[in-house]
Amino acid sequence: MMIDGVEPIVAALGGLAAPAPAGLTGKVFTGWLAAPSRLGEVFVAFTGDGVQFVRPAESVHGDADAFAEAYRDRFGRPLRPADRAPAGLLPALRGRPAPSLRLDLRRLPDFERDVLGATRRIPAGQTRPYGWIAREAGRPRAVRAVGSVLARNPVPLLVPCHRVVRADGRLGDYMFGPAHKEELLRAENVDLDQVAAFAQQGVHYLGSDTTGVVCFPTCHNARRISPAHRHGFRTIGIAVAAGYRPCRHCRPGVEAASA
DNA sequence: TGTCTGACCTGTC
DNA sequence: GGACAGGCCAGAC
Repeated sequence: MMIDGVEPIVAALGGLAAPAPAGLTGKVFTGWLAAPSRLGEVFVAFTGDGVQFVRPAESVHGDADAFAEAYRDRFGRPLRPADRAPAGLLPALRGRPAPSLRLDLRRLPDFERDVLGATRRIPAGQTRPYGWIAREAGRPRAVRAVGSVLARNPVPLLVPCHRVVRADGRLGDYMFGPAHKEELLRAENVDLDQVAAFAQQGVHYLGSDTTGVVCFPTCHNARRISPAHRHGFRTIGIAVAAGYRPCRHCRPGVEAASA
């Protein structure tokens, strides 16, 4: 399939008196392909430096031209079909570990890159609040701005913005709808019912009286706390005042985490 | 440059 | 405990 607007460029390149320098077409075009994912088929655009743009086919009504237009609006480059997927893309889209996958986020403002970088560090099966992302991005008060960045996440699934939830225990919104967010989290074995039950009781952190460590409820360390030794806290400050130390894995709270 | 817009948070009632 | 308003911040226009 050829994307609208590509033919004139291809024709112009073909009309060059001399062969195009090696790598030129790679500088002019961005490759794209369709691939299976946890959200169904997705369209993926990528440069030699990594993946730049991902959108579910459903979100552009299965129309590759609409995907190319959305990409061009944002990145100012045309697309051409690619022969093969970048390393790590296919397992990453299926939610599997893919350390070889590279993302090309160079064109994004620093703040967006920092937000997406922090989001990418949330392990599968766990969630973090927007405020945690803001802190990790170095702007602890930019909580609303974090939401704005995630709403424009160019690489959903690869940067797992579905793992960012509201501080009050609710899931919050998602660029493709809250139902997809819930579906993705349940597929990662996040116990949303238990998290909701804790939130209902005003519990947003869990501590262990045997280790003296307090975590986010979805942290893998929190899941290992037996009910007999588990204590719930509304704020990290209350937990610290009670003698608990923030988990070094999930880092709940910047003041205590840096102590 | 100023205004507006949010996938939010928190205090107050 | 639920609703609401005000605050906050970065990006878009």
